[in-house]
Amino acid sequence: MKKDSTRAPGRPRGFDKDAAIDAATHVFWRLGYANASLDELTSAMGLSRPSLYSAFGDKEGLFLTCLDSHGGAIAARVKAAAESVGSARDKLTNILMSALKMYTLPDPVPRGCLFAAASLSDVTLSPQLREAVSAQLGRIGEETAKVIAEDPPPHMPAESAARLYSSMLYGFASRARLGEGLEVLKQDAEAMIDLIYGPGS
Amino acid sequence: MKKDSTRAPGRPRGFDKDAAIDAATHVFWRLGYANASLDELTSAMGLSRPSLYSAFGDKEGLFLTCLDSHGGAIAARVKAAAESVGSARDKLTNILMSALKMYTLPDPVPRGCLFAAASLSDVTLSPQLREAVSAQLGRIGEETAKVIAEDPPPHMPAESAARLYSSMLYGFASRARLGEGLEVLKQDAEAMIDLIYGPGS
DNA sequence: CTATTTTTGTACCGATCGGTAGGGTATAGA
DNA sequence: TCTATACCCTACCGATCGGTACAAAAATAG
Repeated sequence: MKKDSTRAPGRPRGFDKDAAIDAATHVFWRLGYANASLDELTSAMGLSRPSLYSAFGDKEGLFLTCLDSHGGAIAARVKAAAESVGSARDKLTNILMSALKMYTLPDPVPRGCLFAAASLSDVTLSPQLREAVSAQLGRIGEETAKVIAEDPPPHMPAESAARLYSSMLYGFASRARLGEGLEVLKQDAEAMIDLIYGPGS
Repeated sequence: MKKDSTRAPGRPRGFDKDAAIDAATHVFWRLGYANASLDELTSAMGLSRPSLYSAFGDKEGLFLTCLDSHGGAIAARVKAAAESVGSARDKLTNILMSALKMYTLPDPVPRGCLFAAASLSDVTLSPQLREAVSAQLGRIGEETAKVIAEDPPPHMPAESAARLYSSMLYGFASRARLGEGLEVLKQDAEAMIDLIYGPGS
């Protein structure tokens, strides 16, 4: 991508692209891909349909952009937690709690996980979509797998633990979406950490 | 419900209602609620739109009927496993493997779990829908909770184990939908049983 | 047979969907 | 100021959506 530097021939864009992506991400997150209409999207993003088309090419293109942005943000958060000080167990707990908070944000209803929702419903619409969702999930999974691998749990291979951990996150996201409260989810998350690493402090 | 016995005033119905429900369930399962169009549904069910409307009242009514039918079938399967002979651990393993097989049926793509998909996406469309999905999941969860409660795992309360078990099923369903193979899921399922009940045979 | 009741098939409704054409508007360079 | 370029707004397109009106068809009751 070329840097703008001083060049900007033509009328400048009247909206912030990253902010628009964030707004669109929240709409997709709340409604899912298929149920998010262009009217709802443009209204939330603060731009008109042709502007959206010109900037992102397509509804699916916009969604792919959002998936990449959201996946990048989450992967960065996980990576930051991975590089902090503390035991692997503490890091995993931090990541888990951070995820649970995200799942249970009222907006106005708990939102669960964007990727989990997309993977379960909209993925049948296009192979490209499925690949994109898988790629983002893999990206996040790799970061958590690294954390687990640096201090493998006692009773099982690190890869199994990482997959179980990811599976559990899907489950928590689903339950959050159905209205399960943050407190119960936290208890269950701690119980799972105890299972993997043995009874803790 | 009154038995027909010899009475049937008017033209008789030209399709089998239960078979139609099954066919509709498979369409919803594959495409999700929102993405299942009436054309696709009527085509799979082998009846016309007015017949569908007359028999089920509504697209949402049809979906609710399918949810109830599917939930009943699964709950019955779980209950049968629960009443069979063997340890609680063996029963849980059987239930898990049966679920995994269902999640990975090619039809033509892995289907995951109808309730998990509905809970993550279509649930925002109507409060009634969310309640129905929650009710069916609760119904199934109760049966598995009974199995766990009859032989509580060593390291945690039975309720926590039951919730973790359910959460894990969501995760497996999601991963199956994304294309994860049955073998890997089976390994992970056994690893989870080992975690809950301790290393097994 | 006729009358009545229920289902079925065709053809259609208004609403909404994603996507776009065309003209007006704001900036940069000359 | 004049031209070129890129963006924004209004209004619209065809397609598809869920849902229905209406009449022909198929059964029972008399």
